[in-house]
Amino acid sequence: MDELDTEIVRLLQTDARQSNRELARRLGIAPSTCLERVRTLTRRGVIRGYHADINPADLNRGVQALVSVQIRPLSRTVINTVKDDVSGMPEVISVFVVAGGDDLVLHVGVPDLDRLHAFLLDRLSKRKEIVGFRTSVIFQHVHNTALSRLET
Amino acid sequence: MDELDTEIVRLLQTDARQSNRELARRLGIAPSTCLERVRTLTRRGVIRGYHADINPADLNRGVQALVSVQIRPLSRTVINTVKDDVSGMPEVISVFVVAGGDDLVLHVGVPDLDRLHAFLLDRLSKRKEIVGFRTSVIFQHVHNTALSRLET
DNA sequence: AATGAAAGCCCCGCTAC
DNA sequence: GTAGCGGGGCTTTCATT
Repeated sequence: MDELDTEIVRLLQTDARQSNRELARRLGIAPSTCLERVRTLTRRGVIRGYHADINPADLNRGVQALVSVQIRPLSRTVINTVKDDVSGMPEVISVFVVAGGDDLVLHVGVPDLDRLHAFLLDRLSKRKEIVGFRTSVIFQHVHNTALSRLET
Repeated sequence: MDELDTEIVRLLQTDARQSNRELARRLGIAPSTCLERVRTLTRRGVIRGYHADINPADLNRGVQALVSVQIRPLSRTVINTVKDDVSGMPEVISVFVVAGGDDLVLHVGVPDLDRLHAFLLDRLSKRKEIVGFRTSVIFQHVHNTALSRLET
């Protein structure tokens, strides 16, 4: 990861669909060099994939929330089971396994508040390992789509 | 947003860099039709962009946390000011504006725990409007990168 | 590790249906 | 929405440095 690699990933974070030629032009290097760099970054696992950013409203996820979940008993297997279970639910956008007062934090997206209520009561409450949760409805979500590499 | 559009956005969420030809082949439609669909989806704001997914460790963000923040006074302008301020900090990956016991939830990523501590004390605590926060260190983060469209 | 040339493929506007 | 065509641009490989 030299400075050229850092710049490549920054540009690809901003626009993943720009052509290799365009990318090379912006970096001031030959397209073949650029292509080789990108392939190496992909092979090393630095670049994990390329994803379209879709407006949540158009996926019927106009209502989103963060749900902090408490789990008991607190064992590795129980946490993993619950995590795998909830991460497979269609309403769940992402799952954080955390330390602190909570054990999991779920980012969920649904069409309306009724569906949020139904998700909490019919899906989460059904699991005996989930002994409590707290829901924070999301008004806004701003995402940094061009993360810089921090100095160590 | 008919079923073809839904399938297009699903495929582009999974791999944003596949060619229009490849996309059309998978959908069983003509490339020209596919290109026109993608352009319309982009123009309508359904497709908001394309982003490379970079391994956080390679951006020196091996330590991540969710920070729940309380703000006072609770006015629109104060919340917006704090939100804009923190979303510009390099450590901040995303910011949720929420309802409930908390006012903001920050997803932050830093190289190590010392830097997390420094972020909390030197950056957050300096703001008088931030009257309290609670930090949950993240052990794992699983993301759903192919969100389906929910039925209404 | 980087380059430039060359072959092949893809994009995309155009046309007609 | 589909199909075919063609110019121009892009991708990718490879010999060379």
